[in-house]
Amino acid sequence: MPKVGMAPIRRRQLIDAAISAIHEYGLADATVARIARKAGVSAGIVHHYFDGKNDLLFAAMRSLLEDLRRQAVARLARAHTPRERTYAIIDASFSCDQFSEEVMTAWLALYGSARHSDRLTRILRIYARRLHSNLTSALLPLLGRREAERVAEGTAAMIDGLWLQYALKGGVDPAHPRQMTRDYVDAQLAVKARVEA
Amino acid sequence: MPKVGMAPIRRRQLIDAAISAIHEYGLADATVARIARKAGVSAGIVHHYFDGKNDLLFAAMRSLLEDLRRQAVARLARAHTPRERTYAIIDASFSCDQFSEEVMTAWLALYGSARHSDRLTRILRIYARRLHSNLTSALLPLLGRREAERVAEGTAAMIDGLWLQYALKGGVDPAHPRQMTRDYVDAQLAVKARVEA
Amino acid sequence: MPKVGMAPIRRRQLIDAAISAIHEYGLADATVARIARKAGVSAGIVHHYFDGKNDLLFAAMRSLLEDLRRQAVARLARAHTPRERTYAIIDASFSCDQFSEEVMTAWLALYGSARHSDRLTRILRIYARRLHSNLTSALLPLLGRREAERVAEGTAAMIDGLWLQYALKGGVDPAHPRQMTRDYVDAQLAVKARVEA
Amino acid sequence: MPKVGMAPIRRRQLIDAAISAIHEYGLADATVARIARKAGVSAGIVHHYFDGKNDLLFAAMRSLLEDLRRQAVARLARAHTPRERTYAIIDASFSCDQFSEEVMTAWLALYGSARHSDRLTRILRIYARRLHSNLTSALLPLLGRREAERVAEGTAAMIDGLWLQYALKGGVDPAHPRQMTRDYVDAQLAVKARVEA
DNA sequence: AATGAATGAGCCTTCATTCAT
DNA sequence: TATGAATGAAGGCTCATTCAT
Repeated sequence: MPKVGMAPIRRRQLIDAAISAIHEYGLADATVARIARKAGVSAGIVHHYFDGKNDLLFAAMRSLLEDLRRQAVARLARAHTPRERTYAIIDASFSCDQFSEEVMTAWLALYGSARHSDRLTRILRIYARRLHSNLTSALLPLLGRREAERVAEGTAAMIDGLWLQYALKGGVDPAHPRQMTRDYVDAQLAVKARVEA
Repeated sequence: MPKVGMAPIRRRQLIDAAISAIHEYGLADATVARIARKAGVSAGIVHHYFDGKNDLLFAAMRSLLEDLRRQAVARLARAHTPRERTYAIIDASFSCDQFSEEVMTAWLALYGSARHSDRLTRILRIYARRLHSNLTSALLPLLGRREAERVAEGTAAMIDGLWLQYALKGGVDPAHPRQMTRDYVDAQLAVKARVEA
Repeated sequence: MPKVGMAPIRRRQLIDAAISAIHEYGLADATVARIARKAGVSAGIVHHYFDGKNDLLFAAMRSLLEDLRRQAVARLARAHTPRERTYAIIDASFSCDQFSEEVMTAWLALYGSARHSDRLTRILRIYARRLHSNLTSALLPLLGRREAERVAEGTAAMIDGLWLQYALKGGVDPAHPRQMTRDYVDAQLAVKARVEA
Repeated sequence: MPKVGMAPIRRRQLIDAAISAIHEYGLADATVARIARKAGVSAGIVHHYFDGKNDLLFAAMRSLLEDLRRQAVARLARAHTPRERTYAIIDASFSCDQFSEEVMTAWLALYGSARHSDRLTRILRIYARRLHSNLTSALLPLLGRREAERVAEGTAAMIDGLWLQYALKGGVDPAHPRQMTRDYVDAQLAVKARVEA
């Protein structure tokens, strides 16, 4: 049976299995055989749906980015004031999804490999640009462009730095880093307000 | 009697070569053969001075931590006021040494592998604890313990986040992230001063 | 569907090749590459069908035991009197199969390695127990249990000792050691008969 | 200090260490480094006193043969009747020295390797010839040459077979196999006596 | 005489990829 | 579409041997 339309399903299965394997064995030991076993398929099938192992891993990494994007989009849709929009972006980065063990491990692996893969570098470039641009957009109604960009940069650093700390320590309640980042934004805005006053 | 005292020299050679190989080929492709070639020795020698490849890589990672510690110690020795001490710690993290391509790549590789190696996890744990404790100590004369810890956590996040951003973008002037972090500390201290005023 | 049922065929091929390689190069130099070449397959395939080189060698040794068992079973099936049964066991040990160069070399290698491998020790334990128990069973109709066990022990020693001598000297007609062992049994039975007379 | 006359001492040290290493690690894993460590010397020294590892191992094997020869000579010197001489040879093979764990392991290793080393084959050839000739000489006063040789062959087989069984089972009281072999000789001589009567 | 640093060859094993079925 | 048998390359590691000291 030709089973039309299996492609997207299989690809998704394999991507999920890849992320799971990266979490369980580490990127270096996430072999095709292990990924395939996790997906419940044979090892050879990877080459039907991807151009080899690297391509699958790349797709998995890209899906991390996409998941994060969806989080941000969904939360931004429910935000109305500039501050809410800023919070929405912060909260997306500290959502439960982003703090799942598997996702954290995969992101860390991505950081660790990016410098030797143009494709992975590009993913992180897009992530950084998008985060910065989202934050700047959200802050622009409250601050001048220069200030907005500066605060956006600081906020992004805060997000990444706190995420990194918590990713390395293991599963912790994401409420704390989220609040820390909000405080940072609030402080920056407060300073600005005072300056303008 | 054969050449005496070669051990520390060879170990240092091999560690440097390992960091260099990680930079050039990536952690996954930093093979013993390549590391040895960079060190100008044969592949077999690695097992005279280290308990295998993993042990060498671990030693290399540990040397990253040690280099950073030395930076901090040296700069703290020249700092006198609390604020200077805080700046010293920040500056250590953004020193030229820490922004060399090889060092950044190796740290990133460390982040990427830590979750699957207890020994590497411990290195990062020590790094995080030390940074936090150094910052807290420096800030304590200016803030209450709670506040000092909070600001230390934020500052550490700022350092890691900015470092991460710049490490992934490639070589950039470290003056900017250093100033960003100083600004963060200044803002936090300013708020505090105002509250107390 | 891929080739089905290859497993037993390949395993047998590899076991035969292993025994052949042990004969040609010695156990110490029976490398995976050489065994694979003899089997006409690639070196990597060994790990599809065995848990590594040691497992293959162990399987080869076990097959020696199994071949000997089959010889004994076949000959016992055609034997009817107690003496014939005793002869059958002796003859199995001195059958042409057991005196092939390859088999002798492999058994010798087994003797030489057994003391450092529990699994190999067990093989030889089984061999010894089986030989002794077969001989005892065959002799029991003719002798009391004690005598039967004593004669069985002597016969087994005779078999092993003669086999060893001839295995080390190289290919010789097995008729002679066979007859020597039969003579031993006959003598023991004759003594017994006289005692009872 | 030139330390004249160290050669025989060092050679003996190394030979003993080799036998001990064979016992502890097995012939395949008796590396030069391990042997040297057991001898309390450096690894390189082996090549001062032997033509490499193989030569040392060969010397160790030869020393086994020599030890056995000394046992036989000593016991024969105290034997006076033909039967006593025959017993002496048997007893030498089952002396405590020959049943030490280290010696048994080394002999087994010798059996296992002989087929791929002419030098080792020669050692075993000498052993077999010497045993056979000693036994024949001892028996000649009691039997015709043909009979003497036949009984010598049987006795040698008995010795080797029983030794093998006990070497593989682990340390057992050597009194039993010794008695078994004596019984064999006694039976053979008794038969002969009766025939002649 | 003796050391142990250093080499280089070789081995076992793993693994991504291919391919016949 | 899917399997898993099979390959071949490569890597980590061991080890006998050499050699400067």
